[in-house]
Amino acid sequence: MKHSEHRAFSCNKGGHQICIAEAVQVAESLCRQRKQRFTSIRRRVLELVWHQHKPIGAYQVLEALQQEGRAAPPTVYRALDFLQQMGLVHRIASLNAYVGCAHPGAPHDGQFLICESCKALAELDAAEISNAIEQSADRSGFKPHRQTVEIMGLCPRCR
Amino acid sequence: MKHSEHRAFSCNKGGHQICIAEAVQVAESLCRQRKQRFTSIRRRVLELVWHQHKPIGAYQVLEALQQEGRAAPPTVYRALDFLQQMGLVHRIASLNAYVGCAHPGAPHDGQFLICESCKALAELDAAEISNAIEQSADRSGFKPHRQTVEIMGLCPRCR
DNA sequence: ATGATAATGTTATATTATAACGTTTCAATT
DNA sequence: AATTGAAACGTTATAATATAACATTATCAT
Ligand SMILES: [Zn+2]
Ligand SMILES: [Zn+2]
Ligand SMILES: [Zn+2]
Ligand SMILES: [Zn+2]
Repeated sequence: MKHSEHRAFSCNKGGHQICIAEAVQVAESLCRQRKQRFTSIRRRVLELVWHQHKPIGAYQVLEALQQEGRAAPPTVYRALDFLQQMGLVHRIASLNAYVGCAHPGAPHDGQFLICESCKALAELDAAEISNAIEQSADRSGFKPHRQTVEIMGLCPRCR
Repeated sequence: MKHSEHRAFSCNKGGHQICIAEAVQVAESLCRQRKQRFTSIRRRVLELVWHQHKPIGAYQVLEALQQEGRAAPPTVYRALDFLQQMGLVHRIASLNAYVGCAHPGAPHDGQFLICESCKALAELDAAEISNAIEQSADRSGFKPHRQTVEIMGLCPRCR
């Protein structure tokens, strides 16, 4: 089991640098496979997104970049868009924020548990939920294509 | 069965004024029960939200209000906030837009099917989905409190 | 009528995101 | 190595969504 395949909410005690390193490695590998350029900006944005197991806002990323040189919003949004398209980052619609994908490789939507107290986030890919959605949608004659599932509540540490 | 208790996506063929009228009646009744003021602005915003079975943006509501007199963003956002708190309107996070609640009475989160083609929206309150979420969350030691479930896809008419 | 509370008006500003266009970088081909 | 076409990036401006702060008005309970 790779470090990045940890269970939800299990990486809150530090030693987190390895998450970042792994995310970057996986990203490099995937981009090479798909003949996409993993530029230094894209790498840096991915690192910043992974810097915490919490969603981060685009303008927080921007601030961090600006510590290291000039940067403007499009720089950040372009990198985030790229990383999303590569399935390396998810956007959390209910927070207008971004988080590293816990299961990169194949693009997917995922489901997110977000702690209202400490803001920690865990990504699920629960077939149980997707199936329930699929079946309920079917019953309405609706053909699902993309799902946004964001659950606010209390994480194990805060409940 | 009241008109507002129609099945998902079944009210697309006009005769929709009755939805608005019913939504207003229910709102009046609920506000009276709860000793909240159903002011003319709140009523007008609710009507505008119900004017289509599609999510509407806050600034679209604002434009409509401005046809009828002066209005500024806070007016709209206050009314929308009130209507949300009363469980009469839902905010669709993935669209930054608002839609009338199909099952007003008790506050709830609901689940939304949104057509990517015609933008029609249907609200579900599927225990099947909520249960799947509840169980998956439990397995992570997470205590769910509020859910955002927004499914993009194709409605029966567009698929 | 009086005072307290809630709602609204008004102005300004914060926050999130994209448009438009010129320049640079990079890799493939010659 | 030079050419060149596409992709990425820099830069400026602006769009779109949402809230802060404070003055004014309406409503309700006494
Ligand atoms: Zn993921
Ligand atoms: Zn927590
Ligand atoms: Zn509802
Ligand atoms: Zn449709």
